[in-house]
Amino acid sequence: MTQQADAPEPAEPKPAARSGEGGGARERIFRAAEWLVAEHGFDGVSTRDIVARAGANVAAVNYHYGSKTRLLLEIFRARATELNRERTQLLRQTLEAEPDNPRAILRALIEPPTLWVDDDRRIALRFLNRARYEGPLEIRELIRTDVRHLRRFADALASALPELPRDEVIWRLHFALGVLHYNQPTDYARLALISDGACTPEDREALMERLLQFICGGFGF
Amino acid sequence: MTQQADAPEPAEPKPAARSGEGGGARERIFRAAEWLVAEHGFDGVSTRDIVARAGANVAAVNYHYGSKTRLLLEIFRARATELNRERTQLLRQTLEAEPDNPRAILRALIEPPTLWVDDDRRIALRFLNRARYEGPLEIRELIRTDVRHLRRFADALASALPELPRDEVIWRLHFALGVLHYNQPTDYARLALISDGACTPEDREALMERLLQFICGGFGF
DNA sequence: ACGCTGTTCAAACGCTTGTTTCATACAGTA
DNA sequence: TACTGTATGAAACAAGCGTTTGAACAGCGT
Repeated sequence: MTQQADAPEPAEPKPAARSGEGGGARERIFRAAEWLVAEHGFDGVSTRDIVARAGANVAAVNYHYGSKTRLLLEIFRARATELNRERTQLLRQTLEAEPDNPRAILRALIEPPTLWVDDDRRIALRFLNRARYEGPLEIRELIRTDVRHLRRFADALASALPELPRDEVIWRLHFALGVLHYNQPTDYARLALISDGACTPEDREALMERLLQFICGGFGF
Repeated sequence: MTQQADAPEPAEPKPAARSGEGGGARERIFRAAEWLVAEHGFDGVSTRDIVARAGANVAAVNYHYGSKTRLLLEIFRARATELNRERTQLLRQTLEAEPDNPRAILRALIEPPTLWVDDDRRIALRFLNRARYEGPLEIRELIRTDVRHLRRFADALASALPELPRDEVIWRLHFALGVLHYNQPTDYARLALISDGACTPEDREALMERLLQFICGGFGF
């Protein structure tokens, strides 16, 4: 009736689910979409795939989220915020304890995503990593322009490395992110192939140390 | 008539083009597809986009290449072969001149793709980089399994760094590729944003030195 | 002139996509 | 008990996709 060119925006999510499945349809769709995209990629998942896994109707995605893209954007925002909060918190702790230790600063950058691989946020991380390359324009634009969070690390590193020009710090931070992001989605089958099985998926703590050592070396300490 | 479930495979490409456009339709399609994919990504380019840019008919892609995927695969193969040949040649020269200089070996890995950005192979490089993440399954599988070329670099590095265990060499080579691949598709707008304009797209030689320095540092020398 | 061969073309095929429609079922409240 | 806003369902929508068809065309050797 009332032309709903705007967002549907149901006032409240939902008091309780109808069946014992696991949350309301809105939340089930959220999780189904996140899982499917993490598994099959942004371009390998259709609206119908999502609702099938969520046990919902095709119309549910547009009813609850307005569009498929907005659903994906909401997932991205939620997970990215979560990751950034963890990093920022770790960075703050680091700066209080030892503000001039660049290694500790870099560790705050690397640790959260590396350790997420082990727990139930493995899916969330995979989603985030895919978003960088495959995600819809709205998401990629968000990644490109929202750099507040990286700036914090750049600032911390610059003041811990006063002898290094700031642009040099940022170049190396950029390189460090390369190592990190390239390493994230790795399935390690290729690494094992090159190394004849010598490089196998190891303990995440060990991997993080390895990463950190390489990056610190790149920074020059 | 003769059921053509197999490839059409026209015996010879074509003696001459029909108009003064620039090569036969087959070649025009090749270049149009490469350019479009480099520009808009694998999932942002349709068969109709390709033939429109090539000045050909919709059926031409399937006539000349069998399918859209085979066209993309042929482009990938051609460009990847070209890149690998250049790297291998450079590596051979290096190993003859100074076989125990790991920096020179890494340079042979980094230099070709970094310098391609400047000349007309910029498009080819962009295509290759996209293929790694967005390409059809056939291409990504090829990237994953064909590691002969990386093995050569692993071998060279291992023998130049005898004190380093081979699996450690491969881990660091893996990290180095991360820096390289992450850096390739960068449009530098984001870097400029973080650095308030301090980090701008610079001379490619200078960028390569910067890359090389970071990677050598990561390796520990 | 003929047929043969490689190429182009407009049109259509079958399928999937994201989205919409409208009727219905369900709460909670008056 | 009726009313109201929320949620779900089956069905259909228009548009785009990769691919196929069958006819027309050019150039060529015989």
